[in-house]
Amino acid sequence: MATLMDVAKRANVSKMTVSRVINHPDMVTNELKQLVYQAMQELDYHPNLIAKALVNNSTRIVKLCILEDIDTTEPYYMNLMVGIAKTLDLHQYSLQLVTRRNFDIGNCDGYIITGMRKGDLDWIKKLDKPVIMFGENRYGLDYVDTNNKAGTYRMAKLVLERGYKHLVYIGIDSKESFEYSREAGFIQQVQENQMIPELYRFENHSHLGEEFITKHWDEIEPNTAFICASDRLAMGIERGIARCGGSIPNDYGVTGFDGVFLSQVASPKITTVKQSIIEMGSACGENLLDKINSKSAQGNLIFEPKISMGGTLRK
Amino acid sequence: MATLMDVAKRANVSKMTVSRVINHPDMVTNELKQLVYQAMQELDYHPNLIAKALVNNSTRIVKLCILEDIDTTEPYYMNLMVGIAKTLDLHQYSLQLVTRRNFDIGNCDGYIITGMRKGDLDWIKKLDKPVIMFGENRYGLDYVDTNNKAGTYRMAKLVLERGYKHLVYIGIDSKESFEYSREAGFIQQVQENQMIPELYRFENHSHLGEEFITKHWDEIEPNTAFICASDRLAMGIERGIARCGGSIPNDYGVTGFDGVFLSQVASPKITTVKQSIIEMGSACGENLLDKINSKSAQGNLIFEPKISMGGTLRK
DNA sequence: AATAAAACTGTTATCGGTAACATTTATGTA
DNA sequence: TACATAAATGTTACCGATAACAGTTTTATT
Repeated sequence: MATLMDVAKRANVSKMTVSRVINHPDMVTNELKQLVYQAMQELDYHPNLIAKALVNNSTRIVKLCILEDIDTTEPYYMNLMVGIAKTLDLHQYSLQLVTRRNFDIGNCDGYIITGMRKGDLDWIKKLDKPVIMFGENRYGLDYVDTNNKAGTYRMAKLVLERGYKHLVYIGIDSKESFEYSREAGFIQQVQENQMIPELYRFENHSHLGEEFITKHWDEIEPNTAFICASDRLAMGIERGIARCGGSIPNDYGVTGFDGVFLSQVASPKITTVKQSIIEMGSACGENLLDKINSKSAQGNLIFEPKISMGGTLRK
Repeated sequence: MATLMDVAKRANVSKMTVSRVINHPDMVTNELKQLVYQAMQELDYHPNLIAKALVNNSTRIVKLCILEDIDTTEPYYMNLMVGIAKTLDLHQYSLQLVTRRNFDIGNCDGYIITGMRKGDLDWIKKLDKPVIMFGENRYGLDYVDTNNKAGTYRMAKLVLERGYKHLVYIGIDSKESFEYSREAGFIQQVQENQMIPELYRFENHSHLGEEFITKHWDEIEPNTAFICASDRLAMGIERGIARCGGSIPNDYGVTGFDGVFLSQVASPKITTVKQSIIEMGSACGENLLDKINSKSAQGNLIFEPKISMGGTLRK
């Protein structure tokens, strides 16, 4: 690999001039700049980022902290990582995946944190490197997320347009911000239509949705649609209805939230609020790098979700 | 952060002695070693890996190249990454996730490659850094994988023990090595029982399994078990049977392969050949690091799969 | 006790860059 | 023309570690 020195020699200038051409090009005459550019090209010069990191006292590492239990986690984290990695690679940063346990091993230049709980607020606020959260929070930490409220709000609207007369919300039984937002979107849409909201909450497991349906099947009238807070729950609801002999989408509608993987393998495919996780991951990375290089960059980035059409709502 | 120099001063020795205590402790007297250890502890010294990397001309980065299209990929890659990251973190290496496109951006010390196709052999052989493949191959590249053949062999055996009289193998329609191995395991078990193997192959999508069942339902006798090459296909088969009114596990058995995510969300849960991907990922990382530090380490690492009991086989 | 060999510790140069200061060259003004 | 000032380039020291060599102390041998 060619070094600064090699380029300098070939261009007949000092190392410093080459360094300047790269970092402060306006301080070098065009004449020399040309020489240097040419030498760089001829030698296929690429700066050594390790050396750079040493002088800057940086690591070029960004840690992605997944605070939830990864074993049981939704596959969408994969997409998140791909999105983040894409951006970081572009800027020659690398991504280190850490969990609660190995969180503080090794240094880094910044953090992306997801799956935070209330108790984590303390140590997160104490971090002395830039941080961005993935997933909305109400503690004032900058975050990237889908517009959760708009997602359920619009989905509920669509469901009504398709003629379903009863709407039931199946939520996730957790106190996280995103869940409140999704509920709020549903409630607002329902109330705007002079209906009374009906909500249930379960842990995020498909079989709980399935059980709910089979247990209460005789109380569930046809023409009901279930707006679920996750594809997992939607999948369970769908299966429950199928098992009880209900007809989807004619008599019953089901919608999910996520659109990463499960909605695709269900049958029929689930109509869902699709988050573009890869894109959000990229934005997350971009935002963090801006912070690291102290280009302002603060506040939240909120992505508008799209509705992905499956076969669980009638035309 | 304390540096070598700080430690040296406090211990009243030279930088070099401190460095030796860390890297060649047998060249230093116990007396000095004690002093240095104490100083290191008092100052909470951690070596600066960037500086180390600079002298060693290394990057402390390992690239994970996922050559398949990640968007549509199985969630088990997530587990793979977690496993790899776990090991790498322990050794203070970091993982860079790359795809076909951004493959050669930036330097690294070694590669873990998965999802390789035949056409990739050329450039992979040309890489000048240690490489380990995830997933078996027959080109002589070192790999880590599950014992695919043993997986289906043992699963077929179990199915026979449970009294199913007809075995049907549902494979993945691809020319990859792992698929051949899984087929071979099935065929061997069946032949050992003087039965004639029956195989079908589809692309790895659940709905194709479902279609197959619904189309051929009247030809399928009760007491048949389907040994599938993936949980995805198994899920489709299961759904097809349910839709046609067949009873699982009493009249029909279904088994999968993977055991990472889908087998859990299916209903009933799929009895499947479970690969411990996290563990395999760790081994993959360990192996690569050994290669990087040229501690021999060659050959393949083959993990024995376990059968994970779900509800798709009768007792 | 004198001297060679072995064991230990310190000094210097280096990895590939960059900041701060020093020097040279160009430009403007009286 | 002389001198102050600005602009362009070069020198040196440093980031935090390590290898290679130099110097010192200890131990062994005669």
